[in-house]
Amino acid sequence: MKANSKFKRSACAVANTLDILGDKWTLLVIRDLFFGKTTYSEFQKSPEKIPTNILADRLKRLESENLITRQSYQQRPVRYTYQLTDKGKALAPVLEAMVIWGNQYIPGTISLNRIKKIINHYEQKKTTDQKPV
Amino acid sequence: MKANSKFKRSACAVANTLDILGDKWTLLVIRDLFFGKTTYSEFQKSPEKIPTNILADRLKRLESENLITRQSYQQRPVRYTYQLTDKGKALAPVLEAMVIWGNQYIPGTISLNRIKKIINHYEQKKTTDQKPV
DNA sequence: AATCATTACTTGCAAATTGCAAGTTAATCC
DNA sequence: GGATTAACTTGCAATTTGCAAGTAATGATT
Repeated sequence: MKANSKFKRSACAVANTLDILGDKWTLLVIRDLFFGKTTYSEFQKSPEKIPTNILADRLKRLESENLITRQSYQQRPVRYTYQLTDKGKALAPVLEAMVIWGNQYIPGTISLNRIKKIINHYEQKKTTDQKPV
Repeated sequence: MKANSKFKRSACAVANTLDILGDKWTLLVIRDLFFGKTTYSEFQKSPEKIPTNILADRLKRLESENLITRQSYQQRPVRYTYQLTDKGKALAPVLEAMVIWGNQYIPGTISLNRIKKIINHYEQKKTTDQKPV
């Protein structure tokens, strides 16, 4: 375990931000939190199919960086929800900038609203009447 | 080599953007390009001290993704400069959002202007009169 | 002329991280 | 009582990273 080590590569804000969320998965979990997902199993159902050990690791790191909090929402058996802190919510402009850039320069990418619909669609395995996405 | 593979984890703009720049180094190279650095050795001199094999790899990837172009600026011996394309320059809002977030939430990080001064300071090993950063 | 320095890399290899599959624990549903 | 769900953990192979050293081409220095 080396997460939350206070060593800085430099004083640059970009470098330090990348030390927290510079990988392929962290911002996707944060995206899901913005979309209203709160539980471990909900994160797993997203279309990118994050590996379960990576998800567990990222949730721990995000918590240790105070980007999210973990709360149990029931006992017997104990189950948890995750929520963005103010620090986590403040990442909205970063995500927005990425979406705008992706939509403009990567063919085949779609807007956040459409993604949100698709993600919710993935969620609703149990409902009977599904509208096409 | 698997760079530039067209496989998409999902249609989400965030996921696809992260497939291009979701690591600890790529955006630092792009930051340096925004600061006016153009050559391999200049990138190496930045305070984060990117490993040379990683730098070579990232420059290749950035070129294959059309975020930068490579041009030789002299023969005998042949030397190269790298420059941002429009697609690369369009990442400015992503960097800006990261800087704002970092400055607000990570203690000890400094503004882009101050970083730029420090980076230029690192550059000028050869000049005689150095002002304190 | 030989050595030193610079630029732009490549190569080798150990260490760390990732990704896939399977297993675990606890409790509820049918 | 067997299946299912939630929230993880564990094992392990494959990939990626990071450090150090090496290389090629050329110009500058002693």
